[in-house]
Amino acid sequence: MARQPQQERAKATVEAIIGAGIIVLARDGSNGLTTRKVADTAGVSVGSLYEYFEDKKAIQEAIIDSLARQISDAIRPEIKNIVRLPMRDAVFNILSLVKKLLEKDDERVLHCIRNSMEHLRSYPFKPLQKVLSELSIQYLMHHPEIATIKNLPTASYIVIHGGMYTVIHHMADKNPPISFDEMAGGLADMISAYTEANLATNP
Amino acid sequence: MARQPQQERAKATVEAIIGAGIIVLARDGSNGLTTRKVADTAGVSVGSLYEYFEDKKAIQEAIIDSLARQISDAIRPEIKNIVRLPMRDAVFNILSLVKKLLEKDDERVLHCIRNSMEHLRSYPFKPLQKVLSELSIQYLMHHPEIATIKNLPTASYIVIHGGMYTVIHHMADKNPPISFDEMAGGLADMISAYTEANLATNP
DNA sequence: ATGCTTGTTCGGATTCAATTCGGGTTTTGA
DNA sequence: TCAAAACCCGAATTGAATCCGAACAAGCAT
Repeated sequence: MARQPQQERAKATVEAIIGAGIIVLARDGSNGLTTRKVADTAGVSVGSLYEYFEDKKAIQEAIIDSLARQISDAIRPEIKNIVRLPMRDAVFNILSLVKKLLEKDDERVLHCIRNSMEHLRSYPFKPLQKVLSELSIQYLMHHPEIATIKNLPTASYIVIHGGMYTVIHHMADKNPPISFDEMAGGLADMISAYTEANLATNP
Repeated sequence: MARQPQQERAKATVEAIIGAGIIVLARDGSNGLTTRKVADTAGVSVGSLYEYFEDKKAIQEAIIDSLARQISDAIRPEIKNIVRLPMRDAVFNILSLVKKLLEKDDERVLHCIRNSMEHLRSYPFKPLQKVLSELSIQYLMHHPEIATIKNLPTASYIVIHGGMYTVIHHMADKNPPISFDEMAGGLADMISAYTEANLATNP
């Protein structure tokens, strides 16, 4: 019944399971992600998986959550630099940062995301959304003039979701019609164009 | 080995399978989409599924393809009206049209899309992309000035993907923080702001 | 330390869905 | 008319997810 790990040993087991899941997912794809392989790779028995995870889907979600957390933890310390930049540069920088993160570790994270695109159910990137919200707030404090934009909540909804999906879709695409930098630049242009258009109307 | 249906009877069988798939997917979700249920609902035997489909994934893809085709077939006749509109209205209208389509038939299409988010992310959604391309070309012919926009391919990539996924994500969200019309309006504003910003630099 | 309780792990047994296969039925076309 | 091709069936196979009860380890009181 998906208990919570209490002893150190058990916490290590959970870590091992998630770590093994990342390895298997990156290597064998989401169809190759079987309970047996995860258990073997983690050095535990299949039954142990079910001590801490309701079912396989829960394991997949924990894997994605772990990856998203890795990314957001890496973004957070950069917030204080990004908020100083003009909008266009801020967007571009953040996207470059994400790209760099996805590519390190032998592109393991990128592979995981590519491989699990299809089988992800709920919105997998809560931690990422969280850090982006934090960033938005910080940015707003450094650039109070953008608070005058009409429908700021709507705009940020679109920017965050549309932007995130565009990036994810682009990274998942084995041979995309445009380069990453083109896409990042385009997104940055579009967002800053909207921002400035809506500031301009301010008397 | 996934033969092609040749006789009328067989074509009807394939239709029945896809139709049943849509019903089951809308009702039971993508986890509830089993070969047995589809076969029963279609009134054929499980073995028959494999006459025309390589495996279950092929059936899922056929279902999505059928849905995408329904939507794109409904959009196509509207193209000639939409191309006359200014950018902002064009985007908003198209989104309203999509919304209307998703909601009819007891929201069956919407349910299917919600239930198969994961496949939608990976599936190219070809028919829809095709009709959007047609629309873009027609629109360009009616508004030749927008051909001067820098990086038109990049811009359309972002608009199509970012827009499509934002809409899908919004529809899939059981209680979204902003209304559909707010989202549609915001997207329309953003796209037209970008368009105009990049036209303005034209001497 | 010793026995007791609870957390943890194991791996075979069970369940369940996808896929296959051999054989029957209908349609085609020569 | 009669083979051959197309079509359809559903029980049997297969393999992965999940469950379960016994064995093992850790914490804790006496």
